[in-house]
Amino acid sequence: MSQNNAQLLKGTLSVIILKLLGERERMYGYEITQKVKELTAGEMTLTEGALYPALHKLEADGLLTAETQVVEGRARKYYSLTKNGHTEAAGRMSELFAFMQNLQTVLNLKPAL
Amino acid sequence: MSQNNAQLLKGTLSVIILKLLGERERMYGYEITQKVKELTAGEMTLTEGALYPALHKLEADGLLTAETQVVEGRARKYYSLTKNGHTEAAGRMSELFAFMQNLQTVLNLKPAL
DNA sequence: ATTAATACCTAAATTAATTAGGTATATTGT
DNA sequence: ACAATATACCTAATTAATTTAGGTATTAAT
Repeated sequence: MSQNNAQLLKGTLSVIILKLLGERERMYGYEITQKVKELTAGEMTLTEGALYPALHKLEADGLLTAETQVVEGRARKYYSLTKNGHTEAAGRMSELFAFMQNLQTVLNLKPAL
Repeated sequence: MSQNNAQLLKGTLSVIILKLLGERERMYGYEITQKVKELTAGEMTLTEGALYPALHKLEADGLLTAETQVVEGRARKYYSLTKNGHTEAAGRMSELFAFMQNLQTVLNLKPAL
């Protein structure tokens, strides 16, 4: 995803998708890549080869629903969180937060609890 | 590694090893697993199937040196950072820090830069 | 006309980590 | 004495996420 931090992002992609969608009505894939790029001033880049399969998996798992719509001659596939998706988004965010706290402790970036 | 956050840890294992060794003269594998468990009150657990191959790779990459020593009848393999290891440890920590900053921004955990 | 941007997609290969073993010694409990 | 737990190392097969490297198609810009 990003240039060198590539593998740090492993495991965070689905959380990013769920969280971004949790804050908006709906988004389409390409929009997600642009939003992440914009928010990080180009430092974090989602690859399409990772993003689209991840979206399809979240949809298959019942966390997202999709509807295709043609805008300005191009087909966009809009995704939204399902009810389960909202629940799961919150749960995944808590887990990620707890993980980051632990990581910061181990890496001595903040005092031990 | 941890129970559910398992895949969040992907990509962070080698940074954890380098950072822990950067703060100490030397450590052996089992000691690293115990130190991480201790620091996180058991919330983060390194599996041996991930740890030992990671140590071997870091050694093969010239970032660690190892020497085996028998203590209380058991063989311990102590690892230390090489000069390159110290440099790399610092670089990887910067990358991880930058990544975590970006992740926090994307996940709306802190105001955008 | 060509290139860049928008917008979707997939299949093969890579890679990290899990799972599930294995060996061996020391300590603790029964 | 025996079993279980803790210490301490290891690896091979499998799984799963991502990269790499394509593909299609439309619109906008040069």
